[in-house]
Order: sequence, then structure tokens, then C-alpha cells
Amino acid sequence: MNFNSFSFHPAVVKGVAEAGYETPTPIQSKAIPEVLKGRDVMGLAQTGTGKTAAFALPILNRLVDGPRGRAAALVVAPTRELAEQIHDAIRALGRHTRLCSAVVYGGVGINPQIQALKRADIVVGCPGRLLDHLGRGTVDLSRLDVLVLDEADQMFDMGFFPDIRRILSHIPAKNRQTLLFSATMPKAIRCLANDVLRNPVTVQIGTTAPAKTVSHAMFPVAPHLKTALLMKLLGRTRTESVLVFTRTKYRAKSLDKKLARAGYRSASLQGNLSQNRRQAAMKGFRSGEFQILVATDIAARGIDVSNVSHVINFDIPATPEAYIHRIGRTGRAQCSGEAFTLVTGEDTAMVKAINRAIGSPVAQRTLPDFDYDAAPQGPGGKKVNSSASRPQARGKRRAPKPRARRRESKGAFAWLAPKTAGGTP
DNA sequence: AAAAAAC
Repeated sequence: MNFNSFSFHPAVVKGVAEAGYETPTPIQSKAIPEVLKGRDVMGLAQTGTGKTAAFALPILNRLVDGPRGRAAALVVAPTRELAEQIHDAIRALGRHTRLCSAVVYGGVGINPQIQALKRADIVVGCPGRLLDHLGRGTVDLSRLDVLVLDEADQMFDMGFFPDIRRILSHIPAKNRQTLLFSATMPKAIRCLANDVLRNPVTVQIGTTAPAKTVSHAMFPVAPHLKTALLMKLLGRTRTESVLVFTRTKYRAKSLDKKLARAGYRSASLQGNLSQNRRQAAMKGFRSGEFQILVATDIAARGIDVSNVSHVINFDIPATPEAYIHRIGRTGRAQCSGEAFTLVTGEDTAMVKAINRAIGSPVAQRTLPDFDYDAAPQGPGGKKVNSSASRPQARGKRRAPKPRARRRESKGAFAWLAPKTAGGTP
């Protein structure tokens, strides 16, 4: 089978060819005909198997001959980086169609977006800024043909669902084609998702499982030795780009600093960074300037960076779904990848849940030349014991380094601050 | 100490 069998418009065919696509992936060959028919689709397929093109191509094809500049399709994504990536993919695939894509998300100026929306046929965006535009009347979804919720199970999650419902209320249900895509779709959420679909067809490739191209292992370790074990793993593994996940924004930031101090070309990506810094981190990671990206779950879903040979869960993810999405950042498009997860005693229940979700236990590994019994270390990197607990006694005090960058734009601990407007203390 | 998403 090849892309000719879909009878795409010549302009779409040209875009597909220039993108270097030859053979449709299973999700593409099964979902594209349904989308072309105008059916509502729930599309489920493993990470890295081409879901974006599975909805982008039939949408471009549907709009290519229609009237222009009316926001005929909307794609909603859970992070700014993913929205940007989808927008780029649509632009590349639609290069020869004269269709116009606009991307809207927060953290950047709204005026350029308002200008871009005026002539947009396809709008890609994150929920918050999209609602902002809807409130201002700078985007009109009243004549929308196709709605896509990417990472659909996350969009129906508690944190996003209210926004999604509000966006839906701006779209006339009549004639609306709705497409949901994800690698995961927990049962509890599937019912909610089916509520927005009309007479849907479910296109599911395989089962909810990690991509087969990823081999994975768990590394039991004491919490205080995680950083040392990570360094050991990095030192003894032949890697290309490495994506490291942490549980919190603060841990991403501080682990990035430790890696940089150890000489790695590293950056962090988390939601407390300014959008400029987020873009710089992504750009540097994509280009290879940063070999390591330390990220929160902001980078868990959808992000497609070539040459990611390893995903390392420095902290175990909070759900089996997050595990599947995180490790799916490697092993994409038939390449192979490895995923390492550091696990501590507290993670036992989640390890079991992950093993259950995957259907077989993930191998547990230990490094022969690693000191698993090392004592906790003090702040100066020295072992804490009765005599070394006073740093000055070691005679090794360093002069404090002048700090060029004191804090991130919003403050490193901004998320700790109360949400209500604060008075004077 | 969850993260993400508008101002």
C-alpha cells in the first residue's frame, strides 16, 4: 500500500512526497479512509506511529478545494510545544495547498496570533489561549468542519475537561466531525470521550502498550543515590540524545544544573520557564546542542525529536499511561530506543501498576560496579558523619560564585505562591 | 512539593 491509494488531491500528494513519506503506517491506512468519509474517529495507536499525519492529511484534503480563511479545522493539544509541532507538520504537509495554519497558545504576544487567525483555515492551539481568543471574538468557530483533540485522554482529564467543554460550546454540533487521537485511552475516560463523538468508528492498532521498538528496564536504587546512578548510567551507556523525566518542576531544574556541572550539555524544560526559555530548550535539544533534556511531564506526550536514543525516568511517572507516553519519546518511526526507570522502595505500587498495564514485568537491572550501599551525602558532596557535618572543619570552603541568572522570569518557586492576590505580609 | 493550560 502507498499514499496514492487514498486518492488525495495532487497538492496533498506533493506535500506527502516532499515529507518523505512512502508507506502509510497502520494507523494511517486505517484512519485516513474513515476521516475522508467524514466519520467521527477515535484513533488509538502506539507512540511514534504517525498519528499526526493520520488526521492532518485527510483534513488538508477535505479543505483544499473549499472556501478559505474561515477556521474550518481546529486541533487542540495539551502543551505549547506539541501545538507548535503539530502546526509545523500541517504546514509542511500542506505546503502546496495554499491552506493556512495558525497556532495559538499562551506565554507569547496575542497580537500576532490575532493577525494570523484572520486568514487561518486550520487553527492549532492550547485550551487557555484558545478560550481567550474566543472571548475576544478573534477566532470564530461557528463554521468549523473538523475538531481534533490530540492526546485525547488527557484532554478529558479533570485538569483540561472544563476548558474543553467550554471550547465545545462554541462549536455547533451539527455537521461537526470530531477526531480523537492518543496512544492511551483508559476505560473511565473512554465513556466521557464517546460523549463528544457521533456514531464514531474506533480505529485501534494493537493494544494500549508501549511501542515495540522500545526496550525497557527498571533500576532499583535508594532515593539518595539516584543522581549518582543516573551519572553512572550516562557514563557507561552509548547514547545519542537523552530525555530525562522528573516528577516536579524544581527537580527538573536542579537535576539539569547537576548534569551541567558534571560537564553534560544539558537543558531543562518545565512550565515555570518563560516561553523564550522553553523554546530555546526545545530548539537546542532538537538540534543536538543539548544532549540531555531534563523535563517534567510537559514533554511526556507527542513530542517528536529524532535521535532520542534513551528516555530515563529519574522519577517514576504517576500513572501507567504517563509511563507509556514518556518512554514513547524514543523508538519512534521504526527506530529502536531504550527506556530506564529508577525505582525506589516507595515506587513498588506504581511498578506493579505499570507491569500490569504492559502485561509483562519490566526487567529489573543492577549495575555491577555501582555502590548501592553508599551513605547519604552532605550538601558539600562529602559524606555526612559526626566529624564532617561541619563544612568549615574540612577547610574546603569555596568563595560564593557570583550568579548571573538569579531566577527564572516568574521565580523558581512561583508555583508555591498562593493563587489569591496577596496583601502585605 | 504533580503538571499542564490565559490574562
